[in-house]
Amino acid sequence: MENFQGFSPNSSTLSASSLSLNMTNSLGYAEFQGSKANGLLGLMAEMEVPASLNVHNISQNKNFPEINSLAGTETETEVKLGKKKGDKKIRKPRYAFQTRSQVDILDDGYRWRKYGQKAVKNNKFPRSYYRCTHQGCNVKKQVQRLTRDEGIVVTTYEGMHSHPIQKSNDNFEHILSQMQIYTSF
DNA sequence: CGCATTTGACCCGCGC
DNA sequence: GCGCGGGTCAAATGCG
Repeated sequence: MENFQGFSPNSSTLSASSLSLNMTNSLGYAEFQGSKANGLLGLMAEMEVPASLNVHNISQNKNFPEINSLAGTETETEVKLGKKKGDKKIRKPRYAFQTRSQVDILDDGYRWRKYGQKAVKNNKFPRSYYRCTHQGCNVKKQVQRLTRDEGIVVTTYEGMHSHPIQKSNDNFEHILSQMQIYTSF
């Protein structure tokens, strides 16, 4: 399953923090559509905003309404049966980017444990839910493939890692993909 | 044997 | 209130 073509930054040491530098929610999404980079087709960030309006906006402007279903999230990992209520509507920042890849397993150097998989409406492909296995690290991510373009994989990160990557980074393609990304900007 | 994945059940928010 | 869609849990299973 290691069919790497010229373009398939199947991995990328993109940590969420690197994306969050100067990304605001009101970013020009049209730009992303127009400029199709090598591997990264688009990405978007979501900050602590009332998600409903924001998402609506996206779905109107975007050419990919499928991504709309990625909206709305919980906050902390306090996921225990019915608790945690007095909080505001603060949503955790989420960062989604689409990648053109044949495989869904985009290894970004962290260790993930799959904890769920659900079918998505209007989508033939299921969505997979992963959680970072590092203790105390509650970073989650979900991977979804578009029906419209099965060559595109949407990865949504939630939270930020507060620990170093624990994988042997000696993968050559890994380094290559980084070079591609930095070159394209 | 320890850890990751699978998979159905459960839970919750929301719209009708 | 109920049904639906989406997110998570957890027991069983698989794998190195």
